[in-house]
Amino acid sequence: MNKDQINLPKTAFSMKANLPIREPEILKLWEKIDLYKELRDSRNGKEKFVLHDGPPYANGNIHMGTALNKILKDIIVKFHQMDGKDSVYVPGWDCHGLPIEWKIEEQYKKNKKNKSEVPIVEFRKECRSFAEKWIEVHKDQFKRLGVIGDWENYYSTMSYEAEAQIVRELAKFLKEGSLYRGFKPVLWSTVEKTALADAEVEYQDHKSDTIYACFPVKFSNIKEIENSSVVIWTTTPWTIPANRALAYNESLDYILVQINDDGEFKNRKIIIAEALLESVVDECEIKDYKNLRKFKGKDFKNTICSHPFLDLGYDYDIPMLEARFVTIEQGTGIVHCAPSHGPDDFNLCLNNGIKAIETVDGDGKYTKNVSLFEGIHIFKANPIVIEKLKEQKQLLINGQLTHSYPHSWRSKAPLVHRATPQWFISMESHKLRDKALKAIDETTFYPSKGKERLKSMIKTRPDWCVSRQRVWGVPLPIFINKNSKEILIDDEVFETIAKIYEKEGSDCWFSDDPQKFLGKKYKSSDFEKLSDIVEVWFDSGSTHSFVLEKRKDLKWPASMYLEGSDQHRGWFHSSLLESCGTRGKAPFEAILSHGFVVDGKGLKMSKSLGNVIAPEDILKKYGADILRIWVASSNYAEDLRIDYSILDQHSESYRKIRNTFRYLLGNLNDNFEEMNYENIKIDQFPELEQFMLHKIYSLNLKFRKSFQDYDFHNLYKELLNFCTVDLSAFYFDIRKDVLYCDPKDSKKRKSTLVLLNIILNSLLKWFAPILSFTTEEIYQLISKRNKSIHLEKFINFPKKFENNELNNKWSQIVKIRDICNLSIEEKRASKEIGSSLEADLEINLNDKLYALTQNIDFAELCITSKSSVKKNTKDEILVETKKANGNKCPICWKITTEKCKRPLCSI
RNA sequence: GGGCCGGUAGCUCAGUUGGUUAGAGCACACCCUUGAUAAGGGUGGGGUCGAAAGUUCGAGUCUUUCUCGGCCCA
Repeated sequence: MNKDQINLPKTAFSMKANLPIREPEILKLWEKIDLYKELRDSRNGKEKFVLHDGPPYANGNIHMGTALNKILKDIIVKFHQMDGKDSVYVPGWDCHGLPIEWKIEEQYKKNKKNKSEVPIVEFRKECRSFAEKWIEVHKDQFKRLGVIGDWENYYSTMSYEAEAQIVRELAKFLKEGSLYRGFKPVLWSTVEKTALADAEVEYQDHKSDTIYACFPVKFSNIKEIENSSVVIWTTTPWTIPANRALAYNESLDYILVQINDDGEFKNRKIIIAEALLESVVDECEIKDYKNLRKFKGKDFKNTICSHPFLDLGYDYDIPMLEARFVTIEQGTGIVHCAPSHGPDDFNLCLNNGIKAIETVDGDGKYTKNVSLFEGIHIFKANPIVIEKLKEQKQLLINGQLTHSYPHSWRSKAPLVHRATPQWFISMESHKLRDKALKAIDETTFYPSKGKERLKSMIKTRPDWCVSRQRVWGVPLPIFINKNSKEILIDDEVFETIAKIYEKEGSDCWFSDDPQKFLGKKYKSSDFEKLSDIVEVWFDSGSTHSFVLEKRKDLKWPASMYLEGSDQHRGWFHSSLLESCGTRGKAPFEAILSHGFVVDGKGLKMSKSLGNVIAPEDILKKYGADILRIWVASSNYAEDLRIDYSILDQHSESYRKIRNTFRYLLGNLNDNFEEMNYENIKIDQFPELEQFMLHKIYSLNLKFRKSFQDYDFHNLYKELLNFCTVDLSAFYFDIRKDVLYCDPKDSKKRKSTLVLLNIILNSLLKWFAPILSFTTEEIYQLISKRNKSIHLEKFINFPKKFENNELNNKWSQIVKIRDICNLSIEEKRASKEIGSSLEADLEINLNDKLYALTQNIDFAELCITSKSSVKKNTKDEILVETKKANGNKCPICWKITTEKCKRPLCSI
């Protein structure tokens, strides 16, 4: 017997994938054929699907989160492309902002240069080239993942076009009047007369004055407290003149206490948190007191107090507001709030309609907004405040405390929170909040829980502060009239600025004569030019305007925005607000959000835990297709776990898929035939082939459904199960006999080859969006039609593939086959037989099953040498396995008593 | 500390309006095969459904508390 007598599989498709070596070669091919351009040409004029890229920050190497994000985007883009749409992907980068400024400053420090000595324009140029450098690095890293996009014409927030359009967007808010000047506290050094970023702050011990002060209750729903006082404790007495509110925690218990000690406070009633009674009594040296009443914090609702300086002209109401930041760690359980002097205070007050004002100037002196104290330096104000509190009989006690306090890293001077002029977009003045909430309702979310998440944030967020006192960003295009103090709002000026930026970028704002922007209409000497820049979330929130709207190949709104779930507060949020403010609608039709990448135990990756895996490590060890399988098979609605054992599992699955392809290619000898499925005469096929066609048809239905729901992990599971269960362990195993041992002109063998063709074609297309490299490798081997698998479309299977009746019949047959396998296994375990071809099956079926399986050859299906079916009165399927009699045919290996009848065997 | 989300075999995931003994693939073990061969087939062992309490005739599924983890906020 010679192996040439049978048709063994033969293929150039190797079993070993060697992805880390092979994938870069495929990348070169895509580059050579200019795949992105081919993709566009192939769908010219078709319905567009635009997944608008959320720009990563152009800084540092990519990490697993970025890789996940880009691969998920690429999978979706490819699905829509293969669905026949013009699925355009334009990657972008976010370039302005503090992190890059810091990197440049760090370099200065290393070279002993001082930032203040460097001209601002030069500094910005360095920031720009830093970002440019990282864009190039990112580009290569993203391409390596198999992501196809318009890499040559990417967008960036620092392009001249972007900077110009950001000015135009701001102009819309300015013209409308929703962009207004307000005040917001920032950390401020009165010595250097400048704001400091968090990173410029260091904490040191500092000795502060402390006071326990009283705020008389003016009105409350708890009538008993109306003639008593709420007590607060603070380490910054100088902020008392700026007090606008008191904060309590609704979940705490509070008590009303009467002081009986002789002195000014005899018979006065005070309110403090119950848990802090002991420490307050102790510190305020109260000897004799009585608890009058206990109540819940939530009962404070609607309580109004008076300022301790009421009689000195501070005659405004001090509302009590609920705040979670109030704790019982220290103080009285009630916190004094000066919105101009603390971020917590500011946010709480803003959410309750109390805006911060300028109470202290740059030098640290009270402004005219603070009566009694105007012109006094805040660091000299504590004794005066204490004196006045005493005078007003509102001071329980004062003292001193050494605690950790923020200082300037340069001058080492203590810092203060000071309200400075900032620019805000109002959530209410032009109904931005309402518009945004409506737009959310009109958006589809994947997973659906994203909708509520975004909504609850929009519902409660305060006005949007869009100004920053930094350097690397788009300058706020604002001139203020020196006399009237009014903002200059003039379309011509805004457009002039935008036009200039389009030509030369925004650096000139800082270097050139302001007259350049004002034109002939205004005199620069009449105006003050702002030097603030726009916060970067406004930049990226505007990408829809300078990318989606400006580019002819895209559309507005985008079909989808897709980012990590943190972007509900980031890019989803800012894009929604920007777009609703300027266009009244969301810039996206759908939002897909994914979870975070965590380690195999569900913990976040961190250097200290040593559980960080970089995409680069995975690419080197496994290849991009394994990473892409990990993305497709994970449930992105939750956090995604990854470690080497998980990747090992996926590469096992990959091998199964690869070998499935290898079997198909081997038996087709790498000869793939295009065929028109409508013309296939299905009824002339054996039932097994018809059954497989039905399987393919129904799998395709599941595939379409999963794809439409962006339910990739179920889609991948279906495909993998098809390969292992339906193909490898069933169809392929059964048909090996026909493929190897039937003559090439056998009708059965030919119909099998038709099936293999169809299966190969189906699998290639189904897997292409996920296994972008491997499917391309195969496609290059077999197809002469297109330049790339990614130019193909999904298959429309003819309805005639569907055959539910046959499917019902065959699911019975498969059940019988399972029982046959159990029976064979028994004999194998007892060492009576080895190979299933040594078996002779005796199957007992009830009337119904017997009638149903008249035309079925169970020996063929169970890969045994012989089988017989008998009628049985019981409903149970009974199978008896015997050892087959006879001699083994040297060709087909079947054991028969007669001479083997098959043409190839009859030698 | 608060808000939101999540926890089903070793891994990735199913699990319908609450209804038999909680499923699949992979991994693992054993066996077979040596004509998909660093492959292929068969069989099998794995689960207190994060914990506890409650509602119910009945809970992986509903409620509460706790716990662990993640994101956002402070």
